[in-house]
Amino acid sequence: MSTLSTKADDIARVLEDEIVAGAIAPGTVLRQEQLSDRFEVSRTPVREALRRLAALGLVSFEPNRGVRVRSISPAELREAHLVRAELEALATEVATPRMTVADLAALDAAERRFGELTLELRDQARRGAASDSSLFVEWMQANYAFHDVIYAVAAMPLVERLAKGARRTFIGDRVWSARMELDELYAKNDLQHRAIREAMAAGSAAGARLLAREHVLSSGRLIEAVIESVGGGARDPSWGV
Amino acid sequence: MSTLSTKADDIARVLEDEIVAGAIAPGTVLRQEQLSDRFEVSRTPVREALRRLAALGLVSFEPNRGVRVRSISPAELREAHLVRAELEALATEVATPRMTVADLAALDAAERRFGELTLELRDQARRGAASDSSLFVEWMQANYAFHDVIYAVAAMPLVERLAKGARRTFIGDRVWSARMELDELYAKNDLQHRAIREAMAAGSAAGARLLAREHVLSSGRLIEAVIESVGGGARDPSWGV
DNA sequence: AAGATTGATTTTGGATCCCATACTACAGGA
DNA sequence: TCCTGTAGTATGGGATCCAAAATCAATCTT
Repeated sequence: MSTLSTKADDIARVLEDEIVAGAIAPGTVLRQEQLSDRFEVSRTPVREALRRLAALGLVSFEPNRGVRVRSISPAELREAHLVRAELEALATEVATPRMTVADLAALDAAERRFGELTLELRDQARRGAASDSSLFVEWMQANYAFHDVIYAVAAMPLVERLAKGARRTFIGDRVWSARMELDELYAKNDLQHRAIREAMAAGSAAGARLLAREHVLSSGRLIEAVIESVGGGARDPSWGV
Repeated sequence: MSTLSTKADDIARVLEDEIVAGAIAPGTVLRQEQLSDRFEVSRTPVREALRRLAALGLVSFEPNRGVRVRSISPAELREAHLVRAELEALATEVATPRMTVADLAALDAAERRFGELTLELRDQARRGAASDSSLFVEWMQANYAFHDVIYAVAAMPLVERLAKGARRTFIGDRVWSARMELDELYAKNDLQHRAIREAMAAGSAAGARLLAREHVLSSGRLIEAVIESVGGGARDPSWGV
């Protein structure tokens, strides 16, 4: 059979997912040999995969020391949100005149799904159950699904790639479920999403653009606030570059 | 002595420069062995370097076939300019309240240098000399230098990285020197740069933002026009992904 | 003569090996 | 006791080696 993908690519994809999902904590040093016997390959493809992750900014090589999973400083997080706000604004503006009724329906569907998952998550929190990581991930993804519809309609692969790259928040699930008022967060998110949807439905590219921008910025501020309130506690020193 | 950088990184940097500068034509297949004896290393670091370039979107791996330097379709070029316009707008807005007199002077200096190089390039074209690639590259870089000042002041590494990544135009020097009215191009660029500078000097973040955005968009339209007029002639099929 | 087939050459992907560098632990001296 | 130097170990960077896939060429078939 013809190999459609290469080992290095497979490994890179897996590690990428695990890092953005937070399964591998920032600051962790990735040992090549350890990875190589986990994936049952030699160190060669592992290192190529790591190079890819490094280019994506997920890990950093420290020559002769090893590679660490990069953490993200408050400043970086802030900048990432500023960037994402601009990119989403652009995508939303471009997508607006291209939206079909099916697309608008998809936005609604994404929003409903997000609402359902929010309820589930809240119930879980009420029951005091240890937060289920997978449910949390699902919830995050549902939140993103709304924007994914817009990306798809905008048909701007570069924007999509960059924006999704700037999406990773590195926030553990515990942080959220412990501290946030889910209902409040959901309400705000939902209102903003609806406003964006209505603007798009009305064909107002400029309006949708502004709303999208403000939406991302405000969610960025929210995340900053959460991190701030949770406290830099156990925060990292400068694992930079 | 302690190696501050790794071979793979060095090679990646060199190749990256050559590709963005257009020294290596899009569509070219990069032979690993060829590169390895050019850089006098084994294929291992070469492949790691190529992985990095792939992650950056500069080349594409075709399993068991080789790596090609990616070409860029008109649509991609257009999208890249849209993205860059947003990012530069953001950087300019953020930089405006941080500009010192020294920074403003640096903008002027960059502009003057760009003017000088334009004259040189025009003279060269007048003399009918075969266009000197290095001079052209210098000219392009001088054009970018203006924006680099702004990036530096904005202190937004992510924006800088992404914007610079979206900069590559893949336009050979011949195309420009053969077809463009350098003076006209220069005049327009210069006027726009001055407008941006004045807006920043006046402390108008919003104004500078709009001007920066329009500047990038208009230069994007210009490049599209050049490519269009030069003709898709010798245009590439879809070397994509 | 055009197309299919098969064997040789190239080239990639991956594994293994070697050496340089950084970390650790311990010993000895101020 | 604390600092420092040194041997030993772990780990990363790079080179070399091997196997599988693809390309190319010559041959065979129709």
